[in-house]
Amino acid sequence: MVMEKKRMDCPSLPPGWKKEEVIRKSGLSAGKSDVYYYSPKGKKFRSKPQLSRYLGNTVDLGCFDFRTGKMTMPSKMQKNKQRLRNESLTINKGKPDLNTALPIRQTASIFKQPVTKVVNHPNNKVKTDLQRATEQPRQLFWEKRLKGLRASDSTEEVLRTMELPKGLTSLGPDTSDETLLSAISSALHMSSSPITGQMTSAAEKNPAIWLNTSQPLCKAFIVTDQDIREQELKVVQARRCLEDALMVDRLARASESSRDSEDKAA
DNA sequence: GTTCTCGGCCG
DNA sequence: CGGCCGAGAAC
Repeated sequence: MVMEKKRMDCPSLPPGWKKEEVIRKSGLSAGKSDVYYYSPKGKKFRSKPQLSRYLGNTVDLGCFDFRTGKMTMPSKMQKNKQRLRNESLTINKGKPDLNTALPIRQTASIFKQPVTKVVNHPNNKVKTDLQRATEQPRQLFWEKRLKGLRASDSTEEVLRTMELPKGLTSLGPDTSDETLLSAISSALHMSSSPITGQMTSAAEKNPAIWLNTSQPLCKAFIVTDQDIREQELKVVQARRCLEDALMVDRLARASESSRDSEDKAA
C-alpha cells in the first residue's frame, strides 16, 4: 500500500500534465523525495533541463520551480510585514526594492500554447477566400466562460473586484456585472482599436444575431469630459498613495538599519 | 527490453 | 544541501 505514488493534476500546468512526488523509502537517502512530471502523452520528465530540452526555446523555465510545480515571482512580494529583523538582514541588505521593471503577466501555465493555423498544407486546396482567412473564429458570448474567475495577488489572496462606472450596461445572455467587467477588461487588453460597446440597437434586441464580435458585450456608452477628469483625479490619488507607501517603506528600512548598527556597536 | 529506485557527483 | 542523472535492481 504505497499512497505517495499518486499522479497529481498540476494546477499551473496545461491540462493533461501530471506531477508525481515519490518518497524514497530505503537506503541512505530514505525520506528524500523525487519529483516527476508526465506529459499528456505520458512521457516522464525527471528534471528541469530535461523539460527544457523537450519544450525547446519556446518556453522560459527560469522562474519555474520544478519541485513545487509553481511559478516563483521575480519580485519577492512578502505578505508578512512583520518579518524577523535578522531574517530581513540576511535576505535583503537594506535597499528598498524599487523594482521598476514592468509587470509581466504570469499566466497559470508555464507553457506558451501557440495556435498554429495551417494555411497551405500539401493536401489542402488553398482557399481563395482571403476575407475568411484573416479572421480567427471566436465563440459567441465566450466572455461567459470567465465567470467565477477572480484576480488574486502573488500570495493567492483574492483581490477585491473592481467597480464599474454607472452608465455601462451589459448585454447578452448573461447580464451580470461580473461578466460585464470581464468583457470590458478583456476587450481593453486584447483589442488595439477603440472600445465603444455595441453600437447598433439591433444588437441590444437580439445579440445572438447582431453582435459585433470585435466589441465587448456592452451597450454603447459615451465617455464625457467629466468622466476623463474624474479618472485623471483617481490616477493622481493613486500615485500619491504609492509615493506615500514608498516613503514609509524607506523610512522603516532606514530605522531598521540604524537599529542594526546600534546592536553591532553594543 | 523497460521502469523503478537510490547513490553520488557537482554546483 | 538539493538538483540532476547514472546505473544497478526490479519487473
